[in-house]
Amino acid sequence: MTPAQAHADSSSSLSELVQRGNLLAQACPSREVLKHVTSRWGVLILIVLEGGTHRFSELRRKIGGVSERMLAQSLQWLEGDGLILRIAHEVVPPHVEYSLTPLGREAAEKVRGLADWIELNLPQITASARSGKA
Amino acid sequence: MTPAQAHADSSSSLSELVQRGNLLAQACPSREVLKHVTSRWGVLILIVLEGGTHRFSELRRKIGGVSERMLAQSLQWLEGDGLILRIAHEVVPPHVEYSLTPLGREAAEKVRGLADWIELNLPQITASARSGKA
DNA sequence: ATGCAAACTAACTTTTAGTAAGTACGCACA
DNA sequence: TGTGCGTACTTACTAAAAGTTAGTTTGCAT
Repeated sequence: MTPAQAHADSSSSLSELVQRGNLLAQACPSREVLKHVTSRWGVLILIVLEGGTHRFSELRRKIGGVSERMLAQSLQWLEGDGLILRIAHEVVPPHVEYSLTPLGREAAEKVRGLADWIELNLPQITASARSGKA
Repeated sequence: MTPAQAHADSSSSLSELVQRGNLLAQACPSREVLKHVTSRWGVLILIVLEGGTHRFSELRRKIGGVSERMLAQSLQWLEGDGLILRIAHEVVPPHVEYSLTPLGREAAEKVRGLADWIELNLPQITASARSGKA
């Protein structure tokens, strides 16, 4: 049983029930989603797709340093969570388009909020790091 | 040279300069900070510390599933980024207190915003996952 | 005819995360 | 006065994840 299924399962045990909606609990199914959304490439994918539909290779070129393997895997995670829509045109060479679902747009906003905050405050963060003072 | 130092270095190359403030660029120093803040345990640490100062073992007990090794490492990352303040009382047995800096409080807000969104929308997310539709 | 481009997947290597155990000392209990 | 627990770590080892390289199929441009 996947964590997602455990959450939706109506026959879950009391201990599972108690853990629900509580990220601090080890068994909380939200942790899986959090993992996908906050993954190194997941964050960047969401941010790029906020700017509109992209093809696989367009994402690859825009996101510096991502490998095809990790891009494909991250896209599959996010698609599985219902945050990304994948439309494949059955042609050769392949043509696949990725875009955000309404749910994905909401997630992307939150993630971009965090990313923007970091970029805005990087000077202060590095200043703390250099002074050795927290 | 660390990414953070590269950012602060006034003698950086043009290519480095162009990459600044751009998370999509492979060399962007923000990626390091993003990595720490969005790390599996970093997220949870920030959220717990928003509720007030905690000792090492208190964090360990509250955050289900974290090992001592990873907790210590994540705290060091966040401390290095100036988001967390560590105060050690030189006694035996050791007594160390962790709290958020003003910068850390801002980061924690953003992170919690994302976490709250996920917990709130988990039912819809799992519904998408089950229907197999994005 | 040669080579490139698309969107992947499979096999292999390297990096990172997780586990188990060790450390120094003090206190409570017996 | 000995046994064991609690504190905040670090170190050595193992498992899991990420990264790298190479292959796939077919059409189009050279």
